[in-house]
Amino acid sequence: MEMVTAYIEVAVALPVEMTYTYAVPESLVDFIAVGRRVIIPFQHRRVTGYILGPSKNTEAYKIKFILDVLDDAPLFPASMLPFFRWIAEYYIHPLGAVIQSALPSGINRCDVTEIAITPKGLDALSSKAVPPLQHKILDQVKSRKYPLKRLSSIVGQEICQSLIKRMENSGWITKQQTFIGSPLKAKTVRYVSLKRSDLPQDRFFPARKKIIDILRSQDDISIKSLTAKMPNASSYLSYLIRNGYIAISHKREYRDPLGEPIAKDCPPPLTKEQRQAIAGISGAVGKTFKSFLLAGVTGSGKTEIYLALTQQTIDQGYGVLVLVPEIALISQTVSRFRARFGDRIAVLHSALSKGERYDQWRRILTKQVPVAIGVRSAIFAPLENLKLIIVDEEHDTSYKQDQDLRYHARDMAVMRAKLQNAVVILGSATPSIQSYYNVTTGKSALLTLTRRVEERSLPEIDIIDLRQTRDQRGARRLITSPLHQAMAQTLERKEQVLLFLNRRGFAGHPVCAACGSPLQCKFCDISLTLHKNAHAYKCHYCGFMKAAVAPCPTCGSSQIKNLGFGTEKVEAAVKSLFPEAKVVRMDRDTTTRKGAVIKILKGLHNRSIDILIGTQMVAKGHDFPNITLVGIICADLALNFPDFRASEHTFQLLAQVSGRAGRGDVAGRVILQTFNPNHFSILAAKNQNFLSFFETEIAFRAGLDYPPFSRMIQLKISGRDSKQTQVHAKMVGQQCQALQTRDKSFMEGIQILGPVEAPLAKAAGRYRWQILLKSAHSRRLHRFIRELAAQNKNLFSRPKVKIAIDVDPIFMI
DNA sequence: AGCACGCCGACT
DNA sequence: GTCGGCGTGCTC
Repeated sequence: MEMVTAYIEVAVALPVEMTYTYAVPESLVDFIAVGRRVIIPFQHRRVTGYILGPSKNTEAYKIKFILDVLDDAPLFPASMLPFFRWIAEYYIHPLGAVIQSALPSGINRCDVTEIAITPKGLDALSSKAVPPLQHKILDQVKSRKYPLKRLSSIVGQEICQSLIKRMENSGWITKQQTFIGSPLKAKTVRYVSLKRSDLPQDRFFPARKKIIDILRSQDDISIKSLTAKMPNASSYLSYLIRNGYIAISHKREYRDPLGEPIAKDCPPPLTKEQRQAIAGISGAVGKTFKSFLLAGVTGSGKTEIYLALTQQTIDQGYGVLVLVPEIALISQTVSRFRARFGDRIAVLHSALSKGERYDQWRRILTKQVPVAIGVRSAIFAPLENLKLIIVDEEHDTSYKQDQDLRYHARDMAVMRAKLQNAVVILGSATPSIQSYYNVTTGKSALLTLTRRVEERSLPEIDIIDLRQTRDQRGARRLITSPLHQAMAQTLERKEQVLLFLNRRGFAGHPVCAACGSPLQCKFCDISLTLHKNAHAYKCHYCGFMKAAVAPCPTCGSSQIKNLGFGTEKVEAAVKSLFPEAKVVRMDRDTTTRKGAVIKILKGLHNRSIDILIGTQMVAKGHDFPNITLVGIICADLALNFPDFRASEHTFQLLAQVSGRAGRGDVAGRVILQTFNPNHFSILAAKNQNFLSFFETEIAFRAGLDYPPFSRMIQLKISGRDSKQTQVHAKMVGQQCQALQTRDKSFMEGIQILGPVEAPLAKAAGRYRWQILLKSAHSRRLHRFIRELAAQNKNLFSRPKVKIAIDVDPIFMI
């Protein structure tokens, strides 16, 4: 028996609340370190756990030995543990699950149960009458073993334990535990470079000389491009390596969104405003925690400030973390950082494969790079000596994760900065109400950029009242005559037009002309959208599709009237108005194919596109230097959302799209069509006046006790059975009331709203209910939820009806 | 999460 | 009697 040499505290990579104490055998004691993973026996199986530190609880009555240590180095620096602990507390999520979602996915190992057939089982399958479900299972495993969970999904129903046990007892199958998961290999491109320039004198001289000649002309070359130049090159490489003529190195190849390698750039001269902002921030970097809101109109050069501060910070030997919103294509900000810092940055975005992601993670961890840049989940980048965090476009909702661990990367950035004594910069042309409010309370310092670089003027914005505009026949037009005229003028000047409509498809409200019922998704409680190009009705929520010629499911009539409008309809209208123009649509339907976005961006750059029509995808992240006219087809879509942030989102979206106009050396113009020309968020967008928008909106929030004057936690209750879900939601609601009655400290200051059916009552086959908890006191609200969950474990962990706890919810429908 | 246990109604 | 479905509890 091995000697116990230490006790460690381990968080398990499973949704379990507790952490556990394990003993370390002598053979593994040298490998113990915070942040390394261990394989532990946990009940009936082996799972992955994370070492948190020495255990203080060595009196536990039953302590097992760890089985193995997985990593030769920690996967995160010990300095990140307080951050993980805070996340677990704040978002009410088990610590092990928090660490699991922080680390690159797909690296853990564990036991899974697999089912294998026996000779007796094979015999039964061919000769005996076997009950249908058991027959299905036997038939599936007759040639190979299957994980139990996968069998359930193959046969299309839950396979219960007792059935498996019975089949085991009959001697037909055996159950076995298989240890799965294997270490990820870092994925890199192999390069060769010259080490010696003399030539080997032997009979393969010509071939080897040719390789050396190629290498003489450049620093290094990837093996892929070398074999492109010389197809048989690889067969000569090993000799040259062995004898020290050439060397192999592993490199990542950086490409920009247009598919070309990025050229290195140099810092440009800065404007006075930029220099002032940098001076305001740089004094704090490396010294204290401080939060800044950098509010700068579009084109005012925020990125240049980020770059300069990043340079200063890494020059002092500190790490920098940059967050960018999730967009269709990796953003311009990332390209700029790559251009400035080359391979001194690690990039973490959604298009990376698991291996590539792990590779980037290792580069940060091993301190090969001082800068990490990426989307939401990059907030977990394992930078040890982190002193500067930048959140670009901080208002963007893609920073909020809406499943599993429902975190907000911007809020976590502030907390991570606080815990590490770092500086955090939240940058935006249209700050969130929350962030600007923090400025007014002194939590955050404000820096503003009011001028665009090179004194470019802001676009002029005209509002067209859609209630007043009808054509001669009295019909409403998607493109009103002022917009039509402006488009014609712009095209005449050989400039480009951008049309924005935040809804894809052709028509979003198909209605049966015979019986009047709307065409709805089978799985969700929303209208289908007609997509003419795809000849189908699509559900924008779950992806369900049905043929565009289908009859009304209610009365069978084939008279479907396609009301509503989307980008496809705009495209059709534009093509009939401007048959000569080259029109391209950019939305999720046209950009799913790999390289499609690149093609569109290229078309815009080389001016082979005259008119671009797009959804919010065109509103953010890309510079379109030759677009001088932006047409907003209908500004009201986001306004009608049943969400208290509808005005905020509308203002941000409109201001962002308008900012796309005239970023080159030509002034821009925006035509904004709306049914609500007097709505304050539309007027504020027209005047590009964030402050006036903020003043109006913050008064409204204060009046109704909405954030930032209160905190919210939403319980999202969902299940496949309508009645069951409703009953469950009602029970949770009763328990909320009961807890409030029982504990007087909850009587005041906590509002319980609901349970109510969610505005989107059914989605992807699940019925949805919600309870909204609101309070001015964050601590008390958290304590309430924690007690509610602790006292009602049965309600919170049931397989049929799920409850998700969403702290600071953003998506509330 | 994944599994065992123990309670209930339904059936050969 | 016992099969099979479901709620409950536990994991160092």
